[in-house]
Amino acid sequence: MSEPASLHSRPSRRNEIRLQNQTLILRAAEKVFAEAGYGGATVQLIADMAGLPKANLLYYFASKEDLYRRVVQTIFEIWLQAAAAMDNAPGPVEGLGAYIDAKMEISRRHPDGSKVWASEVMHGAPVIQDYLETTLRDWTTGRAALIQRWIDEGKMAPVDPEHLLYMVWATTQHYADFG
Amino acid sequence: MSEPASLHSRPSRRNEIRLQNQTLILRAAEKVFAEAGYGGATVQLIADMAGLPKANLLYYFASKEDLYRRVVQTIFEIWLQAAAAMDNAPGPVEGLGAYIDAKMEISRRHPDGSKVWASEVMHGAPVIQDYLETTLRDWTTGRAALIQRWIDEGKMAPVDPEHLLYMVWATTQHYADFG
DNA sequence: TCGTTTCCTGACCGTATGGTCAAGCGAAAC
DNA sequence: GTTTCGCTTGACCATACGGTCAGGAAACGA
Repeated sequence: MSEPASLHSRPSRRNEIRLQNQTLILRAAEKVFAEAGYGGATVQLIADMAGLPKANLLYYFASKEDLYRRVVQTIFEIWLQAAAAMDNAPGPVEGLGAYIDAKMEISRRHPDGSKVWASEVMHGAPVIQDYLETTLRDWTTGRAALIQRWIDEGKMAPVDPEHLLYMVWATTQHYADFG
Repeated sequence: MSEPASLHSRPSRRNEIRLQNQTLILRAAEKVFAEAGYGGATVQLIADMAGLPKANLLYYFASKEDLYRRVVQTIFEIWLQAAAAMDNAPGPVEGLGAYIDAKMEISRRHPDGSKVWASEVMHGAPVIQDYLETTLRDWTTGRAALIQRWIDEGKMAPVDPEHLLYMVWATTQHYADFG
């Protein structure tokens, strides 16, 4: 208990270095996982890309899988945040427009993370199944209901809401992945 | 030159076994590559799935990469064949409809191959770059021209043909990959 | 039947992998 | 100044990997 009164993380040199290295590693990991997939990526490769010795990565992250989980989780949270863009929109044009814009923006700013996420989902989400089956499902059904409301109010053409969401997701995702 | 007169492959037990094992291996490889990616797949895993000893795989296929290349090439040829469904159609409804049907049919019949193909393309097609930059590009520009013609003839709404193709591709592919 | 060709496979090899560890280092707390 | 404590890393380890090989078994043509 040698903490000073404040509970906030002091930027005390130590924590600073810690945070700096962690993000450096995560960024490198994101890139390597995106390019090589989970199986193809090696800790050594990530270490080289980060410019650190391998043992140092494993000081900050317990294992390759741990590192991967963090990468996926991070991009998922970013995506979920931006997905809120669809809420509070008066109609489909603004709502879907905002959503698509947000999604494209993520793809542009985090192309590697986007790729990793797509790969993860494509392979049945072995690492983050729980997220998929709860958070993501809730989000989808909620948004589908919103679209259905817009249709009922005559604000847009009557289409299957889930299919529409699916198409938007697929197309934006592809723009991210395949450039 | 102890061949009999016929140049046809004789179904002489030998060839029969050869072919049978090759397709057995290819099917297993397709599945494993789809599930684990190229890096994550191991020759041992494929062998187990095929119910053959590892050394036997490497008797038929020179290397893991060779095996992978065959899998990708096979699905690509199937896809290219079905893509011809769009030709010779009088208008967009029949043409695009046939193309989508064909693509969905492939996804249904070859879900694993479809996944492998998507992964391959997503990662910049390291194995089949030449195909992508020639055959596939030709196909795309050709079909885009066809769609443009339909638009000029007033048979469909004026949209960017490449974008339309892209959207169709993305959506059908996603239906294949993510169920 | 015999010789030849193809198929099959257990044992093996060099290498690369994920992960550990102990010893060293430097900034901060006392 | 000394102790403390988190950071750093080269060396190391067990395992798993892709691939080879020698030699036996099976199918074939004569």
